Amino acid sequence: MRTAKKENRREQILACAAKVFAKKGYHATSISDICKKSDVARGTLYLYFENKRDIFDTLIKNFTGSIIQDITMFSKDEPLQLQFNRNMCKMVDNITQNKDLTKIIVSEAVGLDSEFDHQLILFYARLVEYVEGALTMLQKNGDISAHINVRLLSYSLLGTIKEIAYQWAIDGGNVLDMDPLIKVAKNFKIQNYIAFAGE
Amino acid sequence: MRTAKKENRREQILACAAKVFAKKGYHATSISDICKKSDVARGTLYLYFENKRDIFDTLIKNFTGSIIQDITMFSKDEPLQLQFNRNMCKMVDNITQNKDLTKIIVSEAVGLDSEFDHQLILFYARLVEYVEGALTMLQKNGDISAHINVRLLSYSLLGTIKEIAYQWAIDGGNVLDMDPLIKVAKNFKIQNYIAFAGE
Amino acid sequence: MRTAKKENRREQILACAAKVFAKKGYHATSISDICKKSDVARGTLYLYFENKRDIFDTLIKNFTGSIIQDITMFSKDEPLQLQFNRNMCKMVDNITQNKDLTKIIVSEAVGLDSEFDHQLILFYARLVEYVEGALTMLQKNGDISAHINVRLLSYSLLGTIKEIAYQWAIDGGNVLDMDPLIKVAKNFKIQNYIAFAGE
Amino acid sequence: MRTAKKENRREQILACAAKVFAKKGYHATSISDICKKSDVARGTLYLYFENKRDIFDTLIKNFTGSIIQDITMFSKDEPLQLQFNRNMCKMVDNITQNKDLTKIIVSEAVGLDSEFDHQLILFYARLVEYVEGALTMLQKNGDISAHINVRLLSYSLLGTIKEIAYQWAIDGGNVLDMDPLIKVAKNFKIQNYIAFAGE
DNA sequence: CATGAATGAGGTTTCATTCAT
DNA sequence: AATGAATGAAACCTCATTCAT
Repeated sequence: MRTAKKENRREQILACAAKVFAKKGYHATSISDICKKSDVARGTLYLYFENKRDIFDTLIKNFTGSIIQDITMFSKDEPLQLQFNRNMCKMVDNITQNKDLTKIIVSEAVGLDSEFDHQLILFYARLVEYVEGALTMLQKNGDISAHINVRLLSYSLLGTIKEIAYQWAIDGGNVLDMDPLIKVAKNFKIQNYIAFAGE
Repeated sequence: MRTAKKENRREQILACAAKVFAKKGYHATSISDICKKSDVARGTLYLYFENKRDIFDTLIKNFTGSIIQDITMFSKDEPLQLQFNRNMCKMVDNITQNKDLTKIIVSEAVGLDSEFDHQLILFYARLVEYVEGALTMLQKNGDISAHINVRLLSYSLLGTIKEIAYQWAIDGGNVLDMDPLIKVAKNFKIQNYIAFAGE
Repeated sequence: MRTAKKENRREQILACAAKVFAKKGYHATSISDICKKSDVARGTLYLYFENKRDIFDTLIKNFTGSIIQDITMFSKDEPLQLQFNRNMCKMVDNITQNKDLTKIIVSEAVGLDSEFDHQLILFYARLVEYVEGALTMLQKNGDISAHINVRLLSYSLLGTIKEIAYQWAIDGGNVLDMDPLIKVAKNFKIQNYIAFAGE
Repeated sequence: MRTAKKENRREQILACAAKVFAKKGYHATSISDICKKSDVARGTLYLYFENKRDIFDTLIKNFTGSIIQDITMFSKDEPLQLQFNRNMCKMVDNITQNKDLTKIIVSEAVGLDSEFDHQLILFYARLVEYVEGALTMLQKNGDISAHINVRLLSYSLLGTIKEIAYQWAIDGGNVLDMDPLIKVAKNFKIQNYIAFAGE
């Protein structure tokens, strides 16, 4: 494949690797698999990445990074609820537009202290931090009952999103579509979390 | 002496394997690791299990099996809500009493079509099925608004439990304790899902 | 080769490795080559040695170690010349009885600061140290002219032995035999170094 | 500009290669290393040399060739001793003025039948041949005792020179200087080889 | 029943060499 | 002439599994 343009190579390999990782999982994916899918020789791959781990890390870092970056911090000039919904929409957008990567991050939650966990744990920690911050503000305002355990509620919300994303990502036949989730994200009212599951 | 303990050997290996799998993850765990932890020779291990996968599968099957088995189907002789809460409590019990196994099932959610997914997917499918069944009944009774997407709500509930279990299982320092979750499970009102996060 | 006795395996591998290293040199020798020669599976070799380097190091360390150990330090109870000759004889013995290893240490004198040099340099340094010590004593006694540069003379002697050993070791057809050298070693008179080459 | 310097390119690469080979040894030196040092692209290098081996061979051939060429064959018009000393001086000159190349030829004495040995063995054989020729003449003249094993004496002399050159070449800190050797070479008396090490 | 030495398939990685630009 | 991205053969090493004792 001497014809492909240099600057594309890296992206090409990343895209193919994402597909293979999504399909087979990290461990079951061999460098050979990625090479075949990318139509690239083994040695070529090593020109762009240090090793298999590096490819995976790059994918994860790019994806989680862009999700985190799209989340805007709270400003006082706008209702909190509006900002929250906008951020949720962006995240749902990121997820729906990258099925492969979503599948990877919701499926490769390997054992703690193991290979990649650190990144993922950090990523989820940031999301929780964000949600918890928003909920705490609302609680201070009296919009959320003081009896609510804000930390647990944050986990609940994160778990909800992860689970739906997971079910969607592993759904080979596309039985589950993300439209309802998108609607929910738009109209989501924190104070009425139960409503989340409504249409 | 040794012969009388035959069945013990198997259990011993399983218990040790659970610990190692929980700590290192499936792939990073070698047969050697399990042998060392179990104080058993390599050949011996293969007298009790077909292969590494078999050990893992047995652990998962036992654990998910007992969780499923503890869930009693609905009878008409008792309020649905009561039955639901009892089942949730049993499940939370199972989880809190088996931290290693919990960690494994929430952490090894490898990619679809890969090695172990089938079991886990089936397990979660059954949980969803149960929850969805309950919610549907409630919806028919008019206890839940007809606008609610019951399937999404089920995923939300499952995701919530998984996430909290995950955070608890990977929490090395035991910062997070499960008591709030246990209380919630006992008093959980489906119709007021938001309350779940309260204390 | 499940029949070979455990304790022999290591020695068997070392002996075969010595032959292959002697024939092809370190770099041209692959683990495969050693396995074939030893009639041992690849994995088996790694039960006994960490890697190729470890095998080589072990060989060198054993051989140079035994040469050094056979050299007895000077005592005052015996004429220096006698002790010196005895040590030379032992060394020549060690060399002649281990053609493979001799070939390796005289042929693999790779570039400084590179992989194995340290050991070899240290080994030769010790030999020089020994010789220099003896010569210095003789010089103090007046047996060797004060004009002689003892350090250079030591190198000369070491170089002489190395070169003859080298020529013998690389001599496939055994044209050169070591008997003259053995005789020389026995009758060697330091003060009359020129005589060394006599019969 | 560039075209005029075509021949320079080759020399430039050779000089840089010598440095790298001397520092790292043949095997540890990669084509990349040589390219970096020479500030030349990989493909360019292959315009001037067939392969890595070719570069190395060229270096060795040039150096050993010039040493051999500088040795003048014996004429009857001049005392043998004088001619011998002049030749030794030339050789010592060649050595001292090319530390990199000297280091290479004394350090890369890889195993027989291996890659480059042939050249080196031939080179040393020629030196021995020359020395042996001279000694034999002297022996015929009665200048050297008939009891002397001329072949061994030749090896001894060659080994001496190689060893001193080796110690000098690998001596990073320049503790050992070649001046004594140069003096020795000038005043060297074969019949009094022992004196060689004097100052 | 129990052992653990031996196996070898299968993976990762390197690097001399080529060739389209 | 010069370039350097691409190649792929060949090496290393691991580890689940077997089997003679």
